Amino acid sequence: MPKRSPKVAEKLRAFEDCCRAAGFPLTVQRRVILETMVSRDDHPTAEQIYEAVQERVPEISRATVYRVLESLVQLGAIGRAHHLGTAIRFDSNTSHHHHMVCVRCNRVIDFEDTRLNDLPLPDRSGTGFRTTDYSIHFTGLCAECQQADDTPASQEAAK
Amino acid sequence: MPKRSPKVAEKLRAFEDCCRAAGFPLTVQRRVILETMVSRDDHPTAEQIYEAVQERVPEISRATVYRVLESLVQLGAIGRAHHLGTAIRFDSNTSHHHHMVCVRCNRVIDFEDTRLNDLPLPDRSGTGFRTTDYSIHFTGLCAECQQADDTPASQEAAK
DNA sequence: GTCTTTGCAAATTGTTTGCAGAAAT
DNA sequence: ATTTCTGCAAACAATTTGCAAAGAC
Repeated sequence: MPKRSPKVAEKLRAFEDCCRAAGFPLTVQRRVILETMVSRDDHPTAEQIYEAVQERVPEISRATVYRVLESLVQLGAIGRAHHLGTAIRFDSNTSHHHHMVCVRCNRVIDFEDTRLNDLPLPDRSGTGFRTTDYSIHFTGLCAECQQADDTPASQEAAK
Repeated sequence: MPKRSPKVAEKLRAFEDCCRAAGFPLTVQRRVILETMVSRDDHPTAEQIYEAVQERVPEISRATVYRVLESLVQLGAIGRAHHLGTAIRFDSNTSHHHHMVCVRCNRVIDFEDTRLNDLPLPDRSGTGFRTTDYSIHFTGLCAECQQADDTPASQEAAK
């Protein structure tokens, strides 16, 4: 029986409300996976969550972990560390620039703005991390995906 | 025979110098893959490069595409759109924050700084992209990986 | 001639799906 | 009772590796 920090307990309670509001049945798998996620801040992979959760729910399957993590993202209870899809994306632009990332179609568009050139970097003394560069991911919807949202057909599908 | 823009031609020439300097044999596969990368700005996957390159080098194999793309990254001729590794990483922190990403071990550490809270967003009128949020990836080396660089063993390996 | 790269095929790793039984409301 | 979820197994997708032959220098 893991000791829950007040913060974790609060997140879990909020999640239960959220599930009820969305009509999602509350399963032990969902609870345990969310609790595992919320009690760590190391941006784990699905496999890492699977391993951690197995200690408390040994019969759980990988498929469930993948499905639950996805539903937690849908519910807004957790996020993804990036939105570029499952394949590595290469970039021919080697100069300092940023990206607009469509969260629907994973399209990536280069973006540059000199006002973004001298942001304050993380202080190395805190974490020991030595920053050499940075790149901003602006997330949102590309023109095409916005248009798709506005067509009657998808209004139908989205209702 | 595709027409090369002056910019592409220049990149190719610089790449040849770079290969010679690094002692990398110049193969047609490397040339064609780099030229394909440099002539597009859509952040393609290895598979997309494979398909594109096949039109000019039909016998090419996927493994070569993967290997060449990797070596182009090593040489600095291209980059990756992110540095989080091949598996999806989930994030329990749902508030506005940023990430320090170690390019060696893919560790991700949360970072927050109120000075980064109101950056200028991409202008929607230009590309039609509607930005809803953003997150900065600070890339560099975490404390542990810096230390690994400083040990005699790796000095040896890196010479 | 020597050393690295390439192509092929097979192995890994990461993710998704179909379906019958189990659990939640 | 109804609806959604879970576990299993198999499919699929993305990436990596071993090895013999081919190519670059």
